[in-house]
Amino acid sequence: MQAITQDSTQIWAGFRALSDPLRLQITELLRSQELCVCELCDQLNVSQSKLSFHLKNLKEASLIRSRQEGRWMYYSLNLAQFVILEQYLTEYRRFDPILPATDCK
Amino acid sequence: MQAITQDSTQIWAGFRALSDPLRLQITELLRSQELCVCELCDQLNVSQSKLSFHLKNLKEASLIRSRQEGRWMYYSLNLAQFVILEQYLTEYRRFDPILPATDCK
DNA sequence: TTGATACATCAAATAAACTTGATGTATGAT
DNA sequence: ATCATACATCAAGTTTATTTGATGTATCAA
Repeated sequence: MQAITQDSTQIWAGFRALSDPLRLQITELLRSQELCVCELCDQLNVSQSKLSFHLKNLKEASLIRSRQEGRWMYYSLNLAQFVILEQYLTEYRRFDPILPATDCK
Repeated sequence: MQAITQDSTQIWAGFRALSDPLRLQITELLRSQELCVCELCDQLNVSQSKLSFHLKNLKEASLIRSRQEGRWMYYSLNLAQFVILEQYLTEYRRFDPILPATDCK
């Protein structure tokens, strides 16, 4: 069996961060550009504290970054982390699990 | 903004299924071959009902399939679903979010 | 037909994630 | 200095996920 070399926590934590519809909407909005919290609030029509919770969640998984400018906080994607998850999934394709099961006993 | 065409539920449900260390271990074991529940139990050293719970979870996300043979239940990956998630992530790379933020206000 | 094995499912308990409304902090405008 | 804005954080309540041990079901062997 070939080892998957990524730190496994990084992987499942990344997937966990992407496992929520609102957070997915956030990352989709950030695909095209950096946005500040108030703009995300507007576009997603959710409360500010709720949004803050989910942004923190994504940030802890390294999927987004933040940058402060005056009183605004701009969020953007951290593409590198998306690539790590993508590559983790790519590994699955390298095996063709056509091998028959070894007989169970 | 370009739409992401996948049914979004399928996506976040897939990520949710992969967002747990044990479930990730399961899929990693299944990468190389089909396995029955008892073998997974042995290799992962977890209780059978716990394993059953997590297998169900993965199956509901279409990430694995099952096949009965006598009293054994063999589980294997459903690669197609992995590819769907992988491609979803690939989309992120198509945007280079170098666009400056539109001024907030 | 009895008993053992392989597995699923269930109910109860626990733990983790999420939401809400309120409060705190920094910034910038007046 | 004072006030409003943009955001983070917190505590309490709610919802969802997970674990555990027990029970149920089908299959196979004797």
